[in-house]
Amino acid sequence: MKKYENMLKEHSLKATYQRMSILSVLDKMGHGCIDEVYEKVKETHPTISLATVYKNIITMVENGVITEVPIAGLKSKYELKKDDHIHLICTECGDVKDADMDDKITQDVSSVANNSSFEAKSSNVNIYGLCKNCKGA
Amino acid sequence: MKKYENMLKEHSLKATYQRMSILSVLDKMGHGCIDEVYEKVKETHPTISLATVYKNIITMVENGVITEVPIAGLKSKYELKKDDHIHLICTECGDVKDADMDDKITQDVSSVANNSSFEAKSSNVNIYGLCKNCKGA
DNA sequence: ATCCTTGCAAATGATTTGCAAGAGT
DNA sequence: ACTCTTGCAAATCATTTGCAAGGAT
Repeated sequence: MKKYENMLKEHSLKATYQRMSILSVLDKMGHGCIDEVYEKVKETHPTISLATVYKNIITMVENGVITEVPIAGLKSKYELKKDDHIHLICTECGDVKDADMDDKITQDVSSVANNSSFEAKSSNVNIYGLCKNCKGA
Repeated sequence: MKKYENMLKEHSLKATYQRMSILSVLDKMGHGCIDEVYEKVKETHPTISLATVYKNIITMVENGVITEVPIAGLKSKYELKKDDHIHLICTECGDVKDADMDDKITQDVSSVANNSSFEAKSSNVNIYGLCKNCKGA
């Protein structure tokens, strides 16, 4: 839990049990939408309210502790903030896996932005398709 | 309007005036969320209902006539279906511009998917930052 | 001690549904 | 003719808010 406490304090947020539980759940799940996080947190903290999950996820996104991952056709998922990377999103089961963004892509992306006089801050690459499991079925 | 009528018929959808108006509005706007489309369509078709816009956008996404563009922090926008490309999204004014996805990126993206035994169908690259206009302010 | 956060319940906002009348093929 | 679509109003679902009590620094 010390890990999550530090993440919060580094961003000048109070380290409440609720926030640390949300971070711990997201860390385990990888990616989760708001109700999934709420259900998981309730297992260890049954009195938490959905409104608290909403409020905290919003605050932690605003403060750069977690990141929103918007997905076509589904509710946004959230993940712990990390370097830009690629999301492999299964359109069958909704599972999301991370893949590293190699230097070539990073460079290409920034040159595309430069060519349009656009000042890039971050990027999000989503690939939609079928995951290993769902390909068979 | 013949253009939009064809787009619909090619996907076995009835060419109603409401659907063609939505397509025409999206074509002009480039990208629009549901209420923006609703407000624009009302200018030429004042009796259209919001529910109709919802229902049609959903049907046309399901049938591949238009595409959902999910955006962090904002409601999804929609655009006419076209080849995979890059979205430059201004976090200040919300404006979305398209940029071509060059062959390098396309190849890199597909090799990332292959390395993870993932069967890619489509991809979505969003770059967040400041557009030409908002950079100054 | 102070300010921020929590949980609750109520309020708002967004999206979906059921249905009778009308439009498209 | 037949089937799908429309517009309306109501229903549902998602998200936000106000506030008194409790927690973090």
